[in-house]
Amino acid sequence: MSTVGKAISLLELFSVDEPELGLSDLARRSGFDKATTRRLLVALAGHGFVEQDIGTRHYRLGAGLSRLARIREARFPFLQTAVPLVRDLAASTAETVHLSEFGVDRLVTVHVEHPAWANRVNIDIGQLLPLHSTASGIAYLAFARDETVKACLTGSLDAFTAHTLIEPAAISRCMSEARERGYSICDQGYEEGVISVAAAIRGADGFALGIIAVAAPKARTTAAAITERGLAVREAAREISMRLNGENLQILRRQA
Amino acid sequence: MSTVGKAISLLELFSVDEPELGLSDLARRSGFDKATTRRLLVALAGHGFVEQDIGTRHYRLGAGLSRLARIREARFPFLQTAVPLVRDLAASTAETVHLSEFGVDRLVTVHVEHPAWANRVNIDIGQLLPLHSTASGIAYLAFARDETVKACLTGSLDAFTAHTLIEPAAISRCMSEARERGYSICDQGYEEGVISVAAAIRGADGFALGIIAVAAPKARTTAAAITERGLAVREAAREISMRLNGENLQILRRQA
DNA sequence: AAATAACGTTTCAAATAATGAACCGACCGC
DNA sequence: GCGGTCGGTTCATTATTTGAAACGTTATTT
Repeated sequence: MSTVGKAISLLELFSVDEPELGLSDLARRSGFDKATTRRLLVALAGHGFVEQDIGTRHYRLGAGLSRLARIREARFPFLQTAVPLVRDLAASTAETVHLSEFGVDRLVTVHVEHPAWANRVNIDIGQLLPLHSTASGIAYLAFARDETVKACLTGSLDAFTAHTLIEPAAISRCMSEARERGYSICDQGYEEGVISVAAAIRGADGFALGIIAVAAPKARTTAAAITERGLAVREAAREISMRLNGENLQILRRQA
Repeated sequence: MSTVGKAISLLELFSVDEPELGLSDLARRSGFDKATTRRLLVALAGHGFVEQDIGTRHYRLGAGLSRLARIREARFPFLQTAVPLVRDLAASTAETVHLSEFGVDRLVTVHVEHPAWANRVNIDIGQLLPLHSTASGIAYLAFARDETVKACLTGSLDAFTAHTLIEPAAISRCMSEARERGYSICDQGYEEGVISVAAAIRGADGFALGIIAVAAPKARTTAAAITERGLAVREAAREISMRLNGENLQILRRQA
């Protein structure tokens, strides 16, 4: 692995649940030597990608990341545009709604709204979702470039539950249905007892940029609720796409 | 420079004004060889820190950065908490209001609200501000750790305009005034014709975490307006600090 | 209170990964 | 068709990264 890759994989050890980690801990989890880990952290800290707590000496993600993320967001206001509609959808469905972007080969969860229920589907910001076994993933693939779809369906696919579809043909069928319907459904494909619907947020070129999804405990979800939520999530995705493409038409056209 | 540092300095070439850059361009600006630049970009792309436009082959900042920034923000909801108050302040002052965090040795602008005026102070998200010659910097230093202050005042300080204070003693005086007053004033210390007031957002330990500032063209700014804005920005900073420390008291205490 | 374990940090010879000049094919404007 | 620029690739040379060991400090255990 390249040195840069190592440094980034250190950053990826941080999560919402564990936002601060010590040197030895980072070394242990990354598998790098303590000295190596430290040198990487010092390099990262030199550019504000990590900060070190003065008291505990633990490391945490730094302001430099916020800076770059905001620069990205200024060019392409995905979060800014989508979050209000995610909120609305969370309010109207009273279930967990999450927003994801595509990154490398998975979906990256960038925003989540949780309902007040005690029994709810819990998703953390930053969580990575596989493409083939989540409603979000299927909705993305339904409007993704052929290369992306092919890259996803080649190689063996993990089965997370007994319900996970792992045959390319079955997944393709799901994608077609999602494309026609305007939203995808995934019944316990990633976690037992969770049922989700999702719809793709699309650019001016027609390809998916991100995903909005509603996830709920299957126990309290009727078939009628699924349809209702599906239509709502489809509508929300359409609205977000419209707002994005309306305001930034020229930029998005350039990408096409 | 470490390889990691080189990779990050590539990321830092992107800005709000130039959010997409080609390989040769990046190589030229960074001073690295084209082959080196590309290897670094490939490593970054492998983790979603940059993406490549399929059409133009240009690179842009990637979703992986948004992910990490959101994880950071989940732990320490600086933006989330502060942005509404930045908006309010922008509305009531009708001038540019910006929010910054401390990173490495400078301030990192993470949010900006611009007024409707054509003649206004323009600040981009991601812009880096020096500590010694901006209202924001002085307000930060006024409540920073001694090491930080010392590190800033040692070595030669750049004079950006004829008004820039560069003698440590004069800067210390500014800091003291800011500490007593509750807000700092910087009269054309960074750019000719711009006058700013700023106040520190502080953690439970009393040290500055970030800064909120109002910047305006000096031409239309009266002494009375400065005082009024100073009090408003002080109040906004106090409110943000309170909200941050109220909700996350246990976390912030731990840092103390 | 002493012993011990764990932590962050530094060092330096050995190992490995980064480097860059040259090269390739593709594309663009002339 | 031609010169220029682009993104991308190659490979011997070179410089950077690496990790075991050791140090001083700080918690934890005995």
